[in-house]
Amino acid sequence: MCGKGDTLGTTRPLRADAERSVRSILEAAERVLSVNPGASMEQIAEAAGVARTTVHRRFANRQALVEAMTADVVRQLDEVMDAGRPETAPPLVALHEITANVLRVKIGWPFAMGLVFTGADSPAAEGKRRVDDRCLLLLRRARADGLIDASADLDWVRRVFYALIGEAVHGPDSDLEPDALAQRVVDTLLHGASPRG
Amino acid sequence: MCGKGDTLGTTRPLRADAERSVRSILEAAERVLSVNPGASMEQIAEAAGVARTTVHRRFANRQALVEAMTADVVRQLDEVMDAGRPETAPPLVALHEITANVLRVKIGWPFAMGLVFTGADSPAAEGKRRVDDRCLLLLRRARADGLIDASADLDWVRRVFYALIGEAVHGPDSDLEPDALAQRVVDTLLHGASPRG
DNA sequence: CATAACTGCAACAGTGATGTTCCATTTAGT
DNA sequence: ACTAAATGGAACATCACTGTTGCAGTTATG
Repeated sequence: MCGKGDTLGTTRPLRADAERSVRSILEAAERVLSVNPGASMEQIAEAAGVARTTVHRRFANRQALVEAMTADVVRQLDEVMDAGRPETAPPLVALHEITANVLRVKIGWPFAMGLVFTGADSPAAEGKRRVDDRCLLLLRRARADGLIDASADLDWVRRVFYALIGEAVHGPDSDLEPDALAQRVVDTLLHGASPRG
Repeated sequence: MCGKGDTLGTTRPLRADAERSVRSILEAAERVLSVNPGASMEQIAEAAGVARTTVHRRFANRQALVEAMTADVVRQLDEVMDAGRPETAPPLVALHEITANVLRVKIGWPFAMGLVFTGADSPAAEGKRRVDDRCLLLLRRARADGLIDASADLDWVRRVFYALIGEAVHGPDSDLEPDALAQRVVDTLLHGASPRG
C-alpha cells in the first residue's frame, strides 16, 4: 500500500495522509473509469477530492495508476483464492465460496477486474495466470468428483465460469447478496438451463 | 447504405465510389477499434486507405461513425433473427441457427457488437430491444418444449446466452467453424458442464 | 515544537486529436 | 464529353489532456 514508490525504485514510507490520498484516488479512479474508461485524470482527481497535481504526485502517469488498480485487484483475488481452499475443500463448497468472494471483489472493482480478465496486461498477467491455474485445479477436482462431464474441455468451462461471474454483476440482480448470485452462477455453470430432477 | 446523409437531415444519394469509401471506412474502423478502442480518426483513415478529411466528409465526428457501425450491426442482427425463424421453427433448430449466424456477425464485428450489447447506446438501443424480445420469445418456446427448466428466469438465461456467444469468439477456438462453436454454446447453455447420459 | 512531508493552486509548455477550409486533380454518371 | 461529385493534401485554428514546476500554507510525526 504505497504510491509512487511502487512504480519507481525508491521505496520511502508514505505519511498517513498521503496513504489516504492514494486510497481515495484508487477508489475514485475505479468509480469514474468503470463508468467512462476514457475519463481524464482531472475527473478522477475531482472524484477523489484532491487536486490534479496530487494525482500526478502519487502516480507518474495514467498507466501507473491503472497498474496500481489491477495490482490491488489481483492481490484481492489471491486472498480470495486462498480463503476458498480450492485444492483441499470439497469442490462444490470451494466453488461456491470462491464464486461469492470473487463476486464481492468484482462488484467493488468492475473496471480493474475487466482489465485483469480481458487486457493483455503485463504486470497483472502473471497474477491472472496464478488464479487461472488454481481455478483449473479446482475444476479438475470437480470433474473427478463427477460434478463435471469427464470429456469436458476444462479451459472452456473456466472461461464460461468467468463469463457467468461477469454477467451476474450486471442487470437488475447486482444488488442481490453475493451468496445468492454465487448460487445462481454455480448452478448455471454445472447444469445450464436444463430442467432439474 | 449511405454516409453523412444518415446522420444529417439531407439524404442525397451517394456516388458509387463514395459508397465504397463509406464501406472501407466502416470496416477499417471495426478492425482498428476492436484492437484499440481509443484509436484516432487518422489511424482509421489510414487503415481504410483514405485521407483523414474523407473520413470527416462522410462522418461528421467520431460519434457519428460509431453509430453508423452499430446501426449496421443491428441491421445484420435483424436479418439473422429473421433467417432463424425464432417464432416458427423448432426451438432447438432455431437456437442453433441463430447462434451460428450471430457468431458469424460477432466474429466480423466484435467492436460494434460489444457496443450494442454493453453500451447504453440510444440509436442502437431500440434495435437491441427488438432482438432481445425475439430471443426471449424463442427461449419461452424452448421452455414450453421442456428444453429449459420451467422455473428458470428467462432473462438470466438470455444474458447467459449472450455471454456464451461473447466467450465463444475469444480464446483459441475462434477459428473453428461457426457451426461447431454454436454447438458448444447451445450445449453449454442448456446443460452446463454436467455429465451427459 | 521543529522538521519534513504533504497539499492546493496557479502557471506553463508540449502534445495530439479534432474539425474545417481551400484547391488542384481524379473519377463517376448521363 | 461535359458536369457534378469525390478525393488527397496541406494548412489552419481550436481544444483538451498531460506532465512539470514553484510556492505558500497545512498537517503529520518524532
